[in-house]
Amino acid sequence: MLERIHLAIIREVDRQGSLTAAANTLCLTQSALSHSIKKLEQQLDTDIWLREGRSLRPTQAGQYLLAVANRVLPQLSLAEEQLRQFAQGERGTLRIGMECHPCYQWLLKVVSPYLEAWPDVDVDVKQKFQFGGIGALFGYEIDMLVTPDPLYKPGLHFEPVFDYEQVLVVSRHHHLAKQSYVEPEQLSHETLITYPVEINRLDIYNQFLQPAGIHPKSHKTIETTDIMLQMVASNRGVAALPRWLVEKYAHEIAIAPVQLGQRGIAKQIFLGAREADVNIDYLKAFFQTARSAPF
Amino acid sequence: MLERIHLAIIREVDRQGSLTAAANTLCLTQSALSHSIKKLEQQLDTDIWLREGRSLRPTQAGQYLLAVANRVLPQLSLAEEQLRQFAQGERGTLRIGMECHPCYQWLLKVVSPYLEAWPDVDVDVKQKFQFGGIGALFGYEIDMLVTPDPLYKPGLHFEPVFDYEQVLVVSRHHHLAKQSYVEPEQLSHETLITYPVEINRLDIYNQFLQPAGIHPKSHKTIETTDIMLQMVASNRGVAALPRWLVEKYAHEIAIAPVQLGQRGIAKQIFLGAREADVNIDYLKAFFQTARSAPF
DNA sequence: AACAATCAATTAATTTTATTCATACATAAA
DNA sequence: TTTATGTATGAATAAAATTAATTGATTGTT
Repeated sequence: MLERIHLAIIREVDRQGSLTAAANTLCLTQSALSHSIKKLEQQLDTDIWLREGRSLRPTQAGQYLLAVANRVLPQLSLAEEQLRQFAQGERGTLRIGMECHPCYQWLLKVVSPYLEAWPDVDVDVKQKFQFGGIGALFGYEIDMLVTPDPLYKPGLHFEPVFDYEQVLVVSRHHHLAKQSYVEPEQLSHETLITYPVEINRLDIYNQFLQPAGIHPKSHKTIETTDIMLQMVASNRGVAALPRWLVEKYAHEIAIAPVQLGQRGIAKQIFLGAREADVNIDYLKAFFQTARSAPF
Repeated sequence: MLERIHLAIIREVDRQGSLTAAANTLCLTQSALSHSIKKLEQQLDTDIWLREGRSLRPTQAGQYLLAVANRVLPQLSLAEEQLRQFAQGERGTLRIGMECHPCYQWLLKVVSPYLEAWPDVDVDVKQKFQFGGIGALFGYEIDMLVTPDPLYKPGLHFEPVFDYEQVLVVSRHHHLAKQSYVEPEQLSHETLITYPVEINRLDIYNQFLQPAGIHPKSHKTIETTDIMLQMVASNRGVAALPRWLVEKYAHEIAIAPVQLGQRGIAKQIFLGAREADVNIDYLKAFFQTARSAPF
């Protein structure tokens, strides 16, 4: 039978490079691991490593088991962690994933009243997922997803929690700053500064520039909002961000929001979770807190 | 440590209703299970069942562990099965999921040349998923999904494999049978027969009737294609199906296809898989076989 | 109310399994 | 060569899981 220890050994040998090193981190002897795996190999009737000299190279079966280990072991650790929290009377950890940069600013405002209302629930925020936010939900990496891009599929529950307007941000001294709105053409001589994501995922691109067939003069990417806004303020380029975010910073930094197009660009942020979980009280409460967030 | 046996016991007690019965199916004694779980409870410092008289009712922790068991145990069994197949020189089993009724007819035509080309790969077709096709892909229930409804998300790879036209099917003696196409209004006095799925997922509804604000006189659902066509032939109603499917049956059953609207309804079937898997040779080959299918 | 049947818990004995120790063997580097 | 470092193996040992036998509790039946 394939046991947890086998997966642990396989994962650790992959990480450490040798049985001996793996044995140390697992607090066992090299001999113990060798015996364990040998027995498993006999049961499965297939080798897990090719023994080349004194190094171990995983066979096809070994590679497959490594993938299984990397997938399954975290699920078991998570289960133990959850149970530990149950035992201590805590409610658990709400693991929130985020797929968009402005979501982070919004989330901060929601998390703080939530933590007050639910003192025995911890909140953990993750931003990188191997298989994207949806995959992270399905794979139990996270329990909740904040995204501009919902997915109405069986097994998942999404609801909009926050409407905002995406606007152009320019320096307060920029010639566009006084206009009530900009047309796509007016950006063809501007430098566009965005977060480092696929260009197709940027609203200003696929909802504004792309339909008009316009390209900005150049395109720079910057990780952090603060630096991005500093760049905009010093007239190195223009950016597209939520209006509320721009207004929040406008006191400190010399920037101004400008509506994108005659109608503006309306956006929504959605909160999603596994359908099976939406009745867990502390999760349900997060939806409520999110809906009644102060915006 | 939470071990496989613990999860197996918890799942089996849930299924069988008692420790004694679970012990039998697990080929152990009731005492063994009792000891195992008791030890686990001590380690986790939480009860798994409430002992009420002589019956066991899962606690919150128990319910949580049951969910973990139902999720994790199949992954381990699958891994063992895969390894067994590796060991025997077989390539494995390609587990294909399907989300649409006409896909099945199409799939049959693809599977047969594939099985010939890959004699050491088995194909298994599943049609019901707890969390939908996407969830089944992410949850390793299936390796490949046939769907009219692709999802371009990180972690998944989709490609179109088959274009077809969705047409109205009527009895050969029906007054619409001679028309070159039908307008939505002409269906307002017809009985519409469909597969038993959500009405919003039906193309004839959301792409044809809905936009025109038309409702059919009545709506019946039928599971099987053959019976559905028999019903249509005997003038009990009209249906919407792929043109190629209608033409295939038209020799045996007195039915006729009619184009939906002036432009017709164009449809595509997509094949999807986990990105991590698309380089597995026998999986890649299925994509190729599918693309070059005889349509 | 008494009785049999059913089920889980417990203790002690036993069996099985995992682990270590000591050592052999193989390889790469000095 | 020699040395250092790695894995494999057999026998001994420690640890663990499992069983057998029994108790106590509960449920259903007569």
